[in-house]
Amino acid sequence: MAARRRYDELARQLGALGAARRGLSRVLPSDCPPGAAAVLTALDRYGEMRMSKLAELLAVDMSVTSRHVAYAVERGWISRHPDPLDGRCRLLRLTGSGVKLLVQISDRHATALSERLSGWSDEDVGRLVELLARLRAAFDEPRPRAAARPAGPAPGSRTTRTTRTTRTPSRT
Amino acid sequence: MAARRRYDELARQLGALGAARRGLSRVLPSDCPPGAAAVLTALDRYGEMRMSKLAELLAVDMSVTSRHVAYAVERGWISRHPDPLDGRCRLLRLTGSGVKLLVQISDRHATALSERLSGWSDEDVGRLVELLARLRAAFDEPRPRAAARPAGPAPGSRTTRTTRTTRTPSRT
DNA sequence: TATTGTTATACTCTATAACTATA
DNA sequence: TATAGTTATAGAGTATAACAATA
Repeated sequence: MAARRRYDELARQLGALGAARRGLSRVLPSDCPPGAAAVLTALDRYGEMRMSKLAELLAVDMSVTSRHVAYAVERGWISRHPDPLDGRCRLLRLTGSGVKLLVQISDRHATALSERLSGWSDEDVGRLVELLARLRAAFDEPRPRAAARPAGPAPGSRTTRTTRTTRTPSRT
Repeated sequence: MAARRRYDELARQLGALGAARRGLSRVLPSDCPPGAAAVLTALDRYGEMRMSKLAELLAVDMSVTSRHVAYAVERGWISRHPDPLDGRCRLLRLTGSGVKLLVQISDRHATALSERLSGWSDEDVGRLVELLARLRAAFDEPRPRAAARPAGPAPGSRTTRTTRTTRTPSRT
């Protein structure tokens, strides 16, 4: 548990992080927006997967993922295959062209970051990466919901909108 | 200087940070978008200032700042005053209403973060804040431009677009 | 009837460029 | 002529909702 002041600072720093993110986006190939790059990176790291899984990894709604994927498919960076186990699903796979693009992206990221973080030690970067990963994980989980019943939630109590990012709940 | 692999990871974590940022945005009052909140926070922290200074602090183009500010002025959260030293400038100041809103924002941020980061020590949060601040600073400075002449740049050599974020260079 | 994925629409943030008013 | 700030326009990311195909 941290002090109130710390949380304020963290919120501020997170909000102000846009500049760094944009700075990094600027080094991407001009036909590869950050969203597409994220798709490629996830497929490279975790291998072939379905749309729903990808949306979960990227922590954005599936409709968003669908658009990024469609874009990458148009460019020939990834391919879509029917899932033999379920006709509704599509399996996504990096193409050779996609792998080549990823190498280029990695090069540019490394160049940009090594310029920007020239004064940082390897340990500094490592610590930041680790903390960011933990932060991300903390926000990936469904809202913790300030405990009340230590046991599971009362069966059927869905008062709190458990923001699921893979699918927008339709209120039909 | 960190390893190539580290930079890849950092780039990935930064890209994936959107979810955490959105998560935090969601707790803001519904009529206060993140951009407006950033304006209020900066004014609270650094006091009365001009548009140009604010744009620099937020690290976004002044046109963007202008819109956020206009929105906050409409809501009565900040006020604009003529600068006695320069008739072109406008001094921005938090209003009482703005201060009250900031308290509310701070409350909600602290609540959300303490829920999410319940397992974190105060030191963990502190280290993350510190590293994020350093990261931000690294991207605030104009591009370092992989050294060539150790002395200053040749007078008149403006080949590299020194991405200034306060003002978009018009190519008239 | 429920689920996977797509598409249409709208909102927010952002940069670019043109415009004004002061200097 | 140059600078501070505004506004109009366009591009990217995202969520919501409605829809198609399959289970």
